[in-house]
Amino acid sequence: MKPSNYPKIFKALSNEQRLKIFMSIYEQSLKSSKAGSVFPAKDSTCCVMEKAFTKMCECINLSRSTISHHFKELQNAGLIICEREGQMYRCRINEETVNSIKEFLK
Amino acid sequence: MKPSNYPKIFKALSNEQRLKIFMSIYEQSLKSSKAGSVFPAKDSTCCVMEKAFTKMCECINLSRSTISHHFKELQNAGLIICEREGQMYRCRINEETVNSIKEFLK
DNA sequence: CTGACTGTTCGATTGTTGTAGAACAGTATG
DNA sequence: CATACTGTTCTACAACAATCGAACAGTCAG
Repeated sequence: MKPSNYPKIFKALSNEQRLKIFMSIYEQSLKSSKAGSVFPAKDSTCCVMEKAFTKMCECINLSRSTISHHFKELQNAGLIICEREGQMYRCRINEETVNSIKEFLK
Repeated sequence: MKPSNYPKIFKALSNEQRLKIFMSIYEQSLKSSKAGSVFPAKDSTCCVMEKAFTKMCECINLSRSTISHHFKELQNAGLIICEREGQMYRCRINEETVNSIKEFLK
């Protein structure tokens, strides 16, 4: 990871809502080591992660378009990797970037 | 450290220039464990840290007022602690905040 | 094929940030 | 006490970010 990427990463995490979204995905990805199961069955335990965009709106109180925007920012910073497959929205943490955060100040 | 402080911390580090300033102070404070010696003698090795505000301008090419502003932001985020004592500008890392950064994603 | 859902893109609006310069206040030094 | 430095504060402005609603395109159940 180039040091020049840190500002970009921190900028992505500097917005409260975006940090919430990221943390949801991060925590979910800790629970399920299997990649791609971040938005899994309908009866998951996590308030945010059990629902995709539209339902996430109810939780963090933002419009769908805003949430879409935040997801794009997170992807842009290399923090998450998302892909749509039909109606399924697959989304996972980018381990490489997470590791470089852990390396920061080490 | 309350989780609510993370956005603030990351925002402070999301600006490239501000991150440079912070890293200079951080690295300097690793070298000299003695607090308060961040801007020490005139012949220190570190380009940025051997000089205070005005000379720092030459290194990172910003005006004094802008650098002052960035220092304030860093202080505001709890990342550094600064105090003036006559013409001496003492500045050190806030260990507590640094630790909470290290705790992030742990 | 229609209707009801996805998430996305666009445009507008409002708020925030990064920056410089001028005017300032404190402090050494001659 | 001038003058030449500190860093600070204020003001202004351009650039950027967060947000929404509307219009959109893909998908799937009936």
